Amino acid sequence: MFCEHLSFSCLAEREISYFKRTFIAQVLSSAPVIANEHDAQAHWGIFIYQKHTIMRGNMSLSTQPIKGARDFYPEDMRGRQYIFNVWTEVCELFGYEAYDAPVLESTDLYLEKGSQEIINEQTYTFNDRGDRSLTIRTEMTPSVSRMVAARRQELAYPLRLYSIPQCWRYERMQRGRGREFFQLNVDLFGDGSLNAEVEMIEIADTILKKFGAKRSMYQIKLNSRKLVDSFLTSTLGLDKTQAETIRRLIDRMHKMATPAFTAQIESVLTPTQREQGLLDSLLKFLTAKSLDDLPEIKDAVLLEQPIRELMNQLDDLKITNAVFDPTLMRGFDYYTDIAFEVFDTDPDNNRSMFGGGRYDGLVGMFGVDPIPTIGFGMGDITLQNFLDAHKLTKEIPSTTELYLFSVGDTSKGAINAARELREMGVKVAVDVSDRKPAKKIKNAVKAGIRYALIIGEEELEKNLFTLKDLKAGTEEKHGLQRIVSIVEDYREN
RNA sequence: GCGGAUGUAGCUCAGUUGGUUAGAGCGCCUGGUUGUGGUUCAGGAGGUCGGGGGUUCAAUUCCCCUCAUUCGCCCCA
Repeated sequence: MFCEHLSFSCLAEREISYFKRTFIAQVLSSAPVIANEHDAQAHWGIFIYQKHTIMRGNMSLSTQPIKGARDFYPEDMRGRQYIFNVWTEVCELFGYEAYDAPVLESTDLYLEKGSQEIINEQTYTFNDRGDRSLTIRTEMTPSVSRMVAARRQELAYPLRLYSIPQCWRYERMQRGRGREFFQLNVDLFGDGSLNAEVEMIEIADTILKKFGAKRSMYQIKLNSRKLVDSFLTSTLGLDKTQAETIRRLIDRMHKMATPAFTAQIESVLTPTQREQGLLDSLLKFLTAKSLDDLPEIKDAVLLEQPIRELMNQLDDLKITNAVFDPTLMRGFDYYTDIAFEVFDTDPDNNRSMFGGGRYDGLVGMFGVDPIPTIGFGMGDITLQNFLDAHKLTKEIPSTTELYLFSVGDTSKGAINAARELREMGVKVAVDVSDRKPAKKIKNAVKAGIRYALIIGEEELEKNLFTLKDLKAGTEEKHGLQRIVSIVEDYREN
């Protein structure tokens, strides 16, 4: 039969459609036994199925990274590197030192402070070959607390640490949230004074400025966990469970309609408490735009003083976009006092970017004396969204500074010149293939390389090489020394 | 876990009231130019129209299921 004469390989892809008609016509005319259109179609189906099964066997492996994770090609890596560099630079400017910890931690470490639900549903957790339950880190704070607790006595305080760990969370995907991300973690151990708060916020602010952000682009919201807790329990007289429930409600307040919110609050209160008008007091507290708007609070002076002082100090630093917001909760259970969160003011990206706060109790969970601690974390994806929304991204050139290539039969000379340049510290990629010069220049441009150096016979003779500035489009002949200094000038800027 | 949207070339997308060999732009490759890129011209490669099933003489198109992607909700360390 017709199809027996055909091997799949002899069939050009683009001929399939044409071939289909011919195939069916052939089947119809040459095989009287199955001489109807329907059966011929069926034969075609089998034919195609076999072909595709073979194809699938060869190319079933997906080239996509796993869901929620990213590949970093060189152009992506440059952007990532730029962000990391700014983070590193600012942290080190404030005297913070880099550290790292394992990507895998004992699941217990996260169970201590997080809920079982988060572990079950939002982490990558598995048993290793020794049947230990391990979790891929979802954040750095537990790890760094563990490290500090382990050397509680010998570390020098105040201890300033930063790290840029890759973290994994098994999330439902949505804008600005993948399953894998990098997060700058800045932590200051052993300083219980307000100076620590100021320093944290100043670092965060400096980082954003370094990325070119203006103060109008973001807002820093501040709150005190102590103030809220004291208000709920001492002033309103709620019990622990009620306070906990209401705190969670406040956290979600802005996502709910006001009537729904008040109804839920009321359902938490006892009839007596409702009669006492606790709801009104609570609402007055939550809608306060500044400390002066707050209703009467027990020990108000003591509780409000740190926030006032912090606001004043930030004001002195010209950090004018900080505001007090009594509804700021930041879900964490481990925050103990001041918490802050930075919001993007762009209407298209109006969301929380990052935040942090004081968590004095965490180190103490390892059975050593607690250490006053404050820190914040900043994710690379949300930051990237912020930079995109405010058009703060820039084109980042390749780390390769010079694309050196031969023209004509000059490979040896070209390779030697490249070696010489490298000895003088220039980052050189060399191309001695026999592709056309136009092609080589195109490659250099595509790779984002600033300079091309052309080595032909004439150049080798005179020891003067053609240096092409691919960005400016200019071209000059120079000796190697001069070329090195030109590249160095470029590197400075 | 719930809801919406989208799956057609490497990318961004057209298209088909169901009917010859499924298109465009960009990108890629080759050549005009055996020493010069972002210009131009000519040519070329690249498609199981996400997958499976149904209706039909005929489905990329209509119906059902499924998978994937994505946005939102929940959650958010």
